[in-house]
Amino acid sequence: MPTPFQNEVYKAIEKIPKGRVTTYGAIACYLNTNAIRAVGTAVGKNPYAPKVPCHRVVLANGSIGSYSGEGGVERKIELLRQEGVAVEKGKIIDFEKRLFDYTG
DNA sequence: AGCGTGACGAACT
DNA sequence: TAGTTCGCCACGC
Repeated sequence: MPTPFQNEVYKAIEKIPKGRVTTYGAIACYLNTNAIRAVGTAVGKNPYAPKVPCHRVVLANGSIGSYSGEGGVERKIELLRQEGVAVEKGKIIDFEKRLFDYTG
């Protein structure tokens, strides 16, 4: 059973549209908290693997970051490409355009 | 109740 | 431009 904080994080991730990505910082901002590290920790535990598209969460600079799932970072890139997100050298192409900032 | 750790971020050198 | 350092909050021991 995850903590309430973790549930908030997972719910925020579920809001990410297909073909888009977001950052840990954006999630923290959306949850109105400065716990960026805590968000990363919560996402890393991700008990709702297929339910929560945690692969759509990347670093603030457009880098892939990491992935605890099967295949690790390589798998994360594969999933993003399957949704139409171009990835090269471990970074998102047109990151600013792909970024979902919970602005609307 | 205190300490260390973590799928990060920004600043500094 | 690249590598390093400190800070942030939540969680487990």
